Amino acid sequence: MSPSRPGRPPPAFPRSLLAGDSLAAARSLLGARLVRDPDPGLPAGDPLAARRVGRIVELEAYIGLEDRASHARMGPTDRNRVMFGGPGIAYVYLVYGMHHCLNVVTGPAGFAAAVLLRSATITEGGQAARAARLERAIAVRRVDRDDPGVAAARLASVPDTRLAVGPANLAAAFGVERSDTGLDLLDPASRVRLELPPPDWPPVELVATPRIGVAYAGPEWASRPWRFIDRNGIGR
DNA sequence: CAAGCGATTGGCT
DNA sequence: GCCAATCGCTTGT
Repeated sequence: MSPSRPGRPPPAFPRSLLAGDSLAAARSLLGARLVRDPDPGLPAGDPLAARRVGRIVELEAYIGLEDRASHARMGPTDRNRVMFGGPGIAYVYLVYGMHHCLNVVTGPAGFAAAVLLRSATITEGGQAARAARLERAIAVRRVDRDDPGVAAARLASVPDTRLAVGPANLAAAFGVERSDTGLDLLDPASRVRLELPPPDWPPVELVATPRIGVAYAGPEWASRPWRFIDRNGIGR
């Protein structure tokens, strides 16, 4: 997994891969690249002024109105509306009053489905991802920006490859929040976007397990093996 | 309008 | 291993 060089922009992630069957869409996203370009206007010295790239290594599919674990189970609401739209759009929700989680809408327009991105292995821009994690800690844990102390020390000891492990950590590392709902993740002009895996990345080794934290949906839905892990992409 | 709870995380026992 | 943090969404009165 070498950092990409400047030059020809990488091909956009094809919308057709996400527009059909949502389990196939989820599998196609495993091993893909998640990219964030720095916000223009950041001073050159700012740690956030660097590109962040990760390999998606863990995700979960939420499929249809009948999926009792899905946010779409009540039908369209103000929160989940984009899940009913076309594929490739970001759905970001707030959970436990503090954590943002990033989903990719899947399936044809009119069908409510999305993939929750749970973990990525950072391959580029570790320092920027770490700075973004610290920003969330300042907001959520009321860490003092001028004296980040233990929070910064803790983060400093997290290896780059582990900075985006866990859905809320992934969203934090890539600076994604609720207001990013509706963003087209397949548009090469989007600052946060998806790209096909570069040819030099190792192949995905897929493992399927039940989804995490969805016991409320009942055994039938909680036991579906709709969580996918790339055993070959997990960093140490 | 009140109440209950969550597609989580990290700190402490 | 247990539990607090924290607020928006959903449902029920």
